[in-house]
Amino acid sequence: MAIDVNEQKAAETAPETDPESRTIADRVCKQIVTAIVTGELLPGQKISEPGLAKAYGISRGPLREAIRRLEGWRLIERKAHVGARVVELTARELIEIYRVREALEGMACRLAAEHMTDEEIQSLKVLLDNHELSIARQEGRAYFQKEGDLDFHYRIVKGSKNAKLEELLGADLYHLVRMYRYQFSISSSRPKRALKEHRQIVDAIEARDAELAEMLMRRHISAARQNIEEKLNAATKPQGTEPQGDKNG
Amino acid sequence: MAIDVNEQKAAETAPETDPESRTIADRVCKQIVTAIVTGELLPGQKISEPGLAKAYGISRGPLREAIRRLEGWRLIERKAHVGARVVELTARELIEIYRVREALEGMACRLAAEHMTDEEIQSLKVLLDNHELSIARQEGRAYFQKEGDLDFHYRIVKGSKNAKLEELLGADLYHLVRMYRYQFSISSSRPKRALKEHRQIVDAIEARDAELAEMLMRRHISAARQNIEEKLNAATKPQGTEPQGDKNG
DNA sequence: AAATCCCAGATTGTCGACAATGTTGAATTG
DNA sequence: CAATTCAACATTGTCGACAATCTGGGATTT
Repeated sequence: MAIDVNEQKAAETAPETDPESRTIADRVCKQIVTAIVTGELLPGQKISEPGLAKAYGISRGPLREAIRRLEGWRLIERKAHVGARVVELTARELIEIYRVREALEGMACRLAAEHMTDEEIQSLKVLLDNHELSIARQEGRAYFQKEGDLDFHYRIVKGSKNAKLEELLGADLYHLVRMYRYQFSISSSRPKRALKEHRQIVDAIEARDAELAEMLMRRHISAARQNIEEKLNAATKPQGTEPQGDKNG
Repeated sequence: MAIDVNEQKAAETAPETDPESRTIADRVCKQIVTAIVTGELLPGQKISEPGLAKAYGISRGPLREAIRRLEGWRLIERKAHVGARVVELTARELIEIYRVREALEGMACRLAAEHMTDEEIQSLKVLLDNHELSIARQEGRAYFQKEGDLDFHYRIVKGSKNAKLEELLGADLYHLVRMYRYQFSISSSRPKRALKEHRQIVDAIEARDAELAEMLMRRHISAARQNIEEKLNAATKPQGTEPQGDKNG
């Protein structure tokens, strides 16, 4: 949400000076990303060019260009002469993404331990303190936990000082992760444990122990993956262990 | 040039049946990728829409859509109202890409050790035998070594059975790696050693030792990265150790 | 002479219209 | 009545034209 607010704010205060949205195609591209991530456009839903063009009040030309770019980002799939659809995230693909995150963020964490400035590390600690506070106050319901979690991860990615890593995780994966979280409304489910793991990771970075930092991050993401796998298995096969379920449920 | 020939051939034999290139935008998109990878379009070169459109004999509409998709793939950068340019690969970015490859292909190798079929492993061995033959015959000059190397790596990526991994490496990174290799004409420089490392990797996969397979692949790519770093340092700072160079050079 | 300003040319961005293709549903036939 | 055919419709793909913006060179000013 913070993103949307910023965007609208920028649009209000300086409608034409935002360097990123100077063309209709760029603006609509961002709008569609937001619509997909927030569930306004559902996975698998067909994207009607005349419909969306009319909805956004633009012509089909810029809209098609925006779609083509989103196709490059793999947020949209297109078949010739048939149409474009929002990508559908199967459970299998979500697991695959977590494998990729484990690899990429593990590396990012290793590099962050080498390249993060002391100031950035201190700022990370403050962020975790805030997380701890909101957890203690119970105010961190799903939403804040989710965005806060991504915030933590993204700061480490930026701390790696590796632009390519940042591109791949930022543009290609986090959109999908957020889309999935909206879709299935999965929260981190163990905020205290996640926070503890986050603190361990920061400690390793502060100690400049790249090896350990990578290992801890990989374990952290791997645990999240296993957690999701369990939930998915429980959701898709609820008749496995429980014979038939009790009637009074 | 070879690109045009291939394309015309395909157009003659099966004009409309290629499922990937049924629209002009898709076809031109592939053409541009090939042009970039082969150095026909040089890094940093401006892409003139009227010029390219006339060269390909199409209108600007599909061309712009192709450019937008390539923008999503990060092969092209665009500034509003200024134009599109082929991405420029700095030495720093190339090193960054190798860090990403180390992470992603390490994971791919781990998963390949778990999921590759016995047939795929045997096929990989045959591939390495062929590589050994061509190295022994000295016939494997730069081109074959380069493509052969990528072939080996891509097979392992496919063996991971992780589509997301395959997407990221195939679409986003290998194009850049190939472009760079054409640009700087860097060969693997140590084909025998690389082949030996490849064999060790396959052995680990065959033994289904995922841990070892990942470690070996990471070492393999890390060594390639260090090799490139040395070459770049030697190329950009030739006055460091050698004072001024001899005049009779 | 150097710097600034301004305008003409070229390029990019956007739009509406037309052509090509896919889809749907009704009419026809076995 | 079910299956098939075909035609009308809707959607996607492509094109040419116009508007908005940037760039480069020449005239003017200090």
